[in-house]
Amino acid sequence: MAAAAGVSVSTASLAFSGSGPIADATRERVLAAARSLAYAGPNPLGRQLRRGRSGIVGVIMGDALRRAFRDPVSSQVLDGLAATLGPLGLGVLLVPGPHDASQPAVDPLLESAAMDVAVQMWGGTTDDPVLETLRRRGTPTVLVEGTPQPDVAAVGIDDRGGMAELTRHLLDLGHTRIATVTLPFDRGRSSGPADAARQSHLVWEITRRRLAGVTDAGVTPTTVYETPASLVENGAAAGRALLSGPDRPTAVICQSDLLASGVVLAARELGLRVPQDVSVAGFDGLDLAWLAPDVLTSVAQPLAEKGAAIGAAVSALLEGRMPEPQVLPVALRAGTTTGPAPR
Amino acid sequence: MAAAAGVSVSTASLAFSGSGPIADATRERVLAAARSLAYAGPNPLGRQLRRGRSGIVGVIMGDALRRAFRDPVSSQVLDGLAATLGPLGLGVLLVPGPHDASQPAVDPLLESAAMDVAVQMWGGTTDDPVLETLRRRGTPTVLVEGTPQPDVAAVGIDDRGGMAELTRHLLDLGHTRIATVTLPFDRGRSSGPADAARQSHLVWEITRRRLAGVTDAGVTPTTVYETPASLVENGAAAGRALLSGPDRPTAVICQSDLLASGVVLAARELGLRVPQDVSVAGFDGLDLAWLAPDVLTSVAQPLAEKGAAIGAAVSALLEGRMPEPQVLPVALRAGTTTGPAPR
DNA sequence: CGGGCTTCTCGAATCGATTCGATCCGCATG
DNA sequence: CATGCGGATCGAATCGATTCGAGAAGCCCG
Repeated sequence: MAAAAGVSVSTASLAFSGSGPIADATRERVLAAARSLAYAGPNPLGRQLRRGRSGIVGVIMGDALRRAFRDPVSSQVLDGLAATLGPLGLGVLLVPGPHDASQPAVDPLLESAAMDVAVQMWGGTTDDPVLETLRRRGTPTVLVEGTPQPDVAAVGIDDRGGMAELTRHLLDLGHTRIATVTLPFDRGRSSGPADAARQSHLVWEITRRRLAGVTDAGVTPTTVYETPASLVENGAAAGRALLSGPDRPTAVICQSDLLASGVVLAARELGLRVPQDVSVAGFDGLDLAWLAPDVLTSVAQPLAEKGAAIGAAVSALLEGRMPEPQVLPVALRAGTTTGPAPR
Repeated sequence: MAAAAGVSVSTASLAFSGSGPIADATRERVLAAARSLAYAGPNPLGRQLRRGRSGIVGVIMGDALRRAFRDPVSSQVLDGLAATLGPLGLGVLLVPGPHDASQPAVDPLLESAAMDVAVQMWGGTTDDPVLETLRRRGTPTVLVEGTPQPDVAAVGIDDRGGMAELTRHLLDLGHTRIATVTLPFDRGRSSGPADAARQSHLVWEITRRRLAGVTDAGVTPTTVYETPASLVENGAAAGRALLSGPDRPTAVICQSDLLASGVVLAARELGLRVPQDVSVAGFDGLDLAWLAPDVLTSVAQPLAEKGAAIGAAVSALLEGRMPEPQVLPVALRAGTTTGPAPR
């Protein structure tokens, strides 16, 4: 300890912390000594142990990091979160979520890393091994877009309501044959049309809710097409399958904008005009410049606010309070990719 | 401490660490007691203090997180890095880089967070305030794509050579009027054509090197167009400016694929055919499905390997070794967006 | 039956900062 | 001159795990 330098032990602490009664002259002396000894300031580890706080918020991505980051939704929420946490002196530790089914279900970091609070970015069913682990470790947790649970703080959006509104928008346009392209059902990540049996095994809450929104509006999709991830290429694959078969739907509702843009690309590829031949709608309200000249019809969710809401939940948990579940509003945003149903 | 439960103090440690001489019966007894007391295992903070290691690698994004994540290059490198670090028991702590010029140059986390090693993902000139801070704190650092410095480990790619090769490819196709769209020059983030005076103030190494590659091939760009960030919309803006003026270039070399795809979109928008009317080339070798049917001509860099190389450098630093500077190879990948110069 | 050896368990020190209470000093007041 | 008071500084305990060396118990063999 650099205290040997100037004079004392605990006084040095006062000198650095700034608070507490200390003569200016003494502080100066201590700081000068620290400089000359190339002492870089208090060791964070000591402080953390004493305080019982690490200042770290573990963010468990719902997926391999690579895929998670390719999803602008995660990225923008994460950015909003980091912006809220920064001023609180909290840092974001990335914890990989469930990998491929071959890997262990829980990343070793989740078992051993120091974190004051955890944020689970996706999924999170009741018996989720991730939540299981966090519960065992006693780490307060914020669950984003997951299955509501008593001991876990929740932040989400009104995706069910938004999806219903979007569906009614298409009904108003006269569409009757409506297909839907969904997010993954579970960690298994299969893809293709999902029959009733498969649909009854739908595990991930977010997928289920968005699907329920379509049903709420009174629509039974001609096809429920499951994808292994929310990426443009998965949407394109789904689009090719849906739009090249017989009984082509007149509208395709996608559970994310990336999937929807993939469907638009597939339609272009097949020589179909959007929206004259087929309407396509997404979810998230991303600003996809490269889809020009099309502007996706979508349900916009407030991404930065979502990050901020998560941040607020985190700080509530740090103060020992369990925050109220947050459900942020969404807004239908009509673009150029939906239009009247072809006759 | 849960040691009061079963029997002893230090024995409990042995029971959990698994190593060391301990009777199976005793271990069982301790673990059982831990379970019944809902003790969640050793507190990481204590372990970290004792070990003098936090197990945390701070990754300083060269930009606001939002922008950083919208860049697939950063994301994929980060993913490769996390994959390498995971098995070593190391976690990635996100540290926001320089924000807008209005914000403080250095994030508070950089000053106070516990990290064993830091990775600076971008930029990093000699007098970079980030490196300055890390140096003062004595944190070993890996600099990615930055200005070489004696006390900092370096990982980079041969972007200068790759750019030269790409430029020669265009020369072989008969192009003479070649413009170039660059990454930002500095934190200032201005945009527009950069004259000689402006070019002499180019601060960021990566931009400088890629520009130098063009010159190496013997080409003086008709215009050097500076952008504020490597995003599609910035490329589109640059493309509109370059392609709608008089003396339109016959080829545009972009310092990133996202910029290049923006230029392609701008060309489409202006009714120009790619590559018949104008050739466009990028850098990074991303897989941009949504640009279909075009496939971008680009210089591919090994993103996952780059992440792995950074991980290797990190673990070398943790062992007290200063790793050799790594320069990963790149490869020209011809797509459909470049072709013979129009006559 | 005792010496020597192995195997396990325990105490105590250590990592580094924070914090509470105690002490000490100088100055002012009765 | 003595007492009181306030401000500054210091000691010691504490956070929780790890680790080394010492000691104790049990066992084998002479």
